[in-house]
Amino acid sequence: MTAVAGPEPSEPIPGATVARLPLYLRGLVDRSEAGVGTVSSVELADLAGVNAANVRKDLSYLHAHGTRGVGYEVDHLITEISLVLGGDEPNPVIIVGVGNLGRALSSYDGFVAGGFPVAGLVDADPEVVGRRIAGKVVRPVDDLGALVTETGSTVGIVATPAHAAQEATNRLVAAGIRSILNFAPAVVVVPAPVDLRQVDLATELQILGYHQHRRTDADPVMSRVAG
Amino acid sequence: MTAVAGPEPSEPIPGATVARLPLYLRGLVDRSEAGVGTVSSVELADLAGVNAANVRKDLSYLHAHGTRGVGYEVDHLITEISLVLGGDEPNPVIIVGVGNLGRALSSYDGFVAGGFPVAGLVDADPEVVGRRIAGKVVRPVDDLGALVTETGSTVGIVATPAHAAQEATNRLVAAGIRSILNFAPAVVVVPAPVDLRQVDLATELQILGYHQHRRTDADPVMSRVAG
DNA sequence: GTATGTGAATAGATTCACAGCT
DNA sequence: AGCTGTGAATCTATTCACATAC
Repeated sequence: MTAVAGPEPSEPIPGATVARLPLYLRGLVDRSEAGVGTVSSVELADLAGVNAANVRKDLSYLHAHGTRGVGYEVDHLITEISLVLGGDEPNPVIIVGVGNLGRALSSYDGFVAGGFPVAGLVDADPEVVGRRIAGKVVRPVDDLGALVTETGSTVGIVATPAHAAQEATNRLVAAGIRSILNFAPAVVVVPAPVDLRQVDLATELQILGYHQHRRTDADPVMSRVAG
Repeated sequence: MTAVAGPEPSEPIPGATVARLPLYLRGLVDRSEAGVGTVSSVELADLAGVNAANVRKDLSYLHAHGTRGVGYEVDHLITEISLVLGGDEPNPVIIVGVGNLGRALSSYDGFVAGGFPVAGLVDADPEVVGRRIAGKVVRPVDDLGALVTETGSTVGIVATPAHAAQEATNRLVAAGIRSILNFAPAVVVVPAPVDLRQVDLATELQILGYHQHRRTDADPVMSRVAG
């Protein structure tokens, strides 16, 4: 009855775990560069700022086994996590919208280091099109399809104003992009197979605001002077 | 036995709810400007991209009541949510590190609109100190304490390179800041009463990478051509 | 009829605690 | 002795479903 075939579909990894893998990876790379051969779950937990049991459970989802009494082999673990996070091939990125934020993202070192080189820039404003930013010439939005094909891009970043975010997203989807990171402060919708993540800068501050407000409510003196 | 005193400590609101409040607020402001007087939980859910029951439960934590058969009063709800998210007074922000990202954040419109005006800029690099960015003169890190006092800042943004993030955070804490938003790709630790949030740009892409990888694994044709 | 408010059900994530391996 | 791997317990969050109010 139980039909089995193909090269292991490999059960999905919980979202919370996936979100922590890049943190582990960063910590592991750091340790590897320091010449360390193995890490315990406690050390790795420290590096990533989480609980050790959590680390062990997370790694168990990857079937990345350690050795009891010793820990996890650093380089091996780096390979395993890198593989899970999109293989080894780089994923070129197109940025739509090169205002202040788009320009900053264009030259953000962390992207290329993480395997996401910025391969193309696009903007709707004719004033901006043609300019050279971070070594790339800004192209018109109508070139999106061509640009995706030329560069083999797989990921899109939306860094437009809020009112243009849905349109930018639609164009990325139409161009075949299936992974989108939206920085515009707007809710955008995407068709089913597209994966969308939202990074909302002002919202992050407002969340901090809630706790701040609570703190100062509880202890009014705190609002004025540092302890 | 049950000691009761003071102006209602008001039970804490679940973190997941707090994180959605800014989304509701944005949607509500939009409706208000469109002249709409009431919204249903279904409409608000659409605006925020969440489930309607979720909206209702979230609002119930605020004790923000709607009227059955009608919905929620838009302007009233705006007031309620704004109040929960840090009152009405603006929270001035200090940005530490004015590289590409720090500069972009310095002139990010969403901050001031959300009640978080950028009140000061600080950098460790003497080359950068003294320059004028987004209308503000960049000051040396040693001025942090003075700057916080002068401006009444309550929130700090860390936009330094990874290796300087912990030091920057320490200095903000020492200057009396209790709410910190960290953009540096590094895990930083803070003492207990300080509230820290992390925005990790490269990590967001890597999370997208996981799903992308899974998709293309499952259907190798997808990796090359758009459907 | 329409839409809220909420208890109950479900799902997801974290943490504990300990057996089992090296 | 030390550290992994994991079942069980706990905590948090989401969703359902419906009684209740307008």
